[in-house]
Amino acid sequence: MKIGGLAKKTGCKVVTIRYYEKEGLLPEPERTEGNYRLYGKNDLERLQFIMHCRKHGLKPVEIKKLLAFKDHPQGDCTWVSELISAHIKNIDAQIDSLEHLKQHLNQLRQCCAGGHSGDRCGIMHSLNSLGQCCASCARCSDLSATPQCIHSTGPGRGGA
Amino acid sequence: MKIGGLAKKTGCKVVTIRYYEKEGLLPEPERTEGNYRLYGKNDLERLQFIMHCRKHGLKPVEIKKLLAFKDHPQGDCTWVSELISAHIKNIDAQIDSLEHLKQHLNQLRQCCAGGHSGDRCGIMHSLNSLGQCCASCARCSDLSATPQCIHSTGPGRGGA
DNA sequence: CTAGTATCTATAGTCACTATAGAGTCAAGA
DNA sequence: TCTTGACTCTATAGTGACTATAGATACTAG
Repeated sequence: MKIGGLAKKTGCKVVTIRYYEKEGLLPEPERTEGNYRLYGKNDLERLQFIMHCRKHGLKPVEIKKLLAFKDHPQGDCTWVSELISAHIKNIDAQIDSLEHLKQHLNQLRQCCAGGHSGDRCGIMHSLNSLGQCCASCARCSDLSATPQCIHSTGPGRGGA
Repeated sequence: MKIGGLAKKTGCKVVTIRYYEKEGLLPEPERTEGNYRLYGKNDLERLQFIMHCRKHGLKPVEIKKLLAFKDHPQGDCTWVSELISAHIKNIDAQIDSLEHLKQHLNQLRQCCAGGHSGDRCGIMHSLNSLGQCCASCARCSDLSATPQCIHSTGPGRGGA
């Protein structure tokens, strides 16, 4: 199976497959005489494992560790469930942070329903001064806190 | 006020201030004889506006529009509240996506409590096959769906 | 033989910064 | 005056997880 076939079977883009190879997640495959990559059942399964991990939000570096464990399954697997637990904690924190943000955005939206000029817009004023919306919130009044993880449109990098 | 003073007053890093200038969010300030940047009250306010927007998860390109509107507040501000509304929708989708992910991670965690070798670890098996954890979920069984927005540690880019 | 598709490598771009290198400026103390 | 150290300057590269592009080569169908 050539790279296009593997891409079609898994739904992973061709470039991404090559990227995973470069990053060491996928092994360097055999080549045809014309230097085309050749994949087999093992590669397919490995890529699916990787994609499944990615769907769970695991990062390539974590996936690498899991793959190494998969290749050499000696020793205790307790760290795996710990990894997942840590990950859940991380997600919880993200959700919490987004909920908080949403609350403030809702308050912000209520500052103006539109129909004014810029200097009479309650939202603009609120953005100016941290005024009605955030002054009472310790978490929000610290401007130096790092911003949220926001992407252009839709959730994640392109919608779920 | 030099750049360090502005940084201290706002909690924004010096490099970030220069970055905002390069991106056109902050105007090029006056300079001292020794070529140091000199800031005034206007710059302070503008930077605070920017930081407040960032805290609300607005992206530089959106902030640029808001700043332009702030500079020339003619016309109707309705688009501002629409921008915030769209943003809230976006956040909602992200939260939804993360909740979904969390649910699956919880299921995944239940596949193994540790204490096994790798080839007997339920989590590893589940990652292999989409097995018990995800097979019944249409949303999850599509491997090609784009992954979530996950950062290394803590929420956002470094904690809330 | 030709046209079109698939693949190859290498490199640069994305975003919102962050980090580094190497040089210049300035204020305070010896 | 000299030195020390803090601050600032510019320019460039790095981050993560890909994505996009350019230009070359390989294969397939007609």
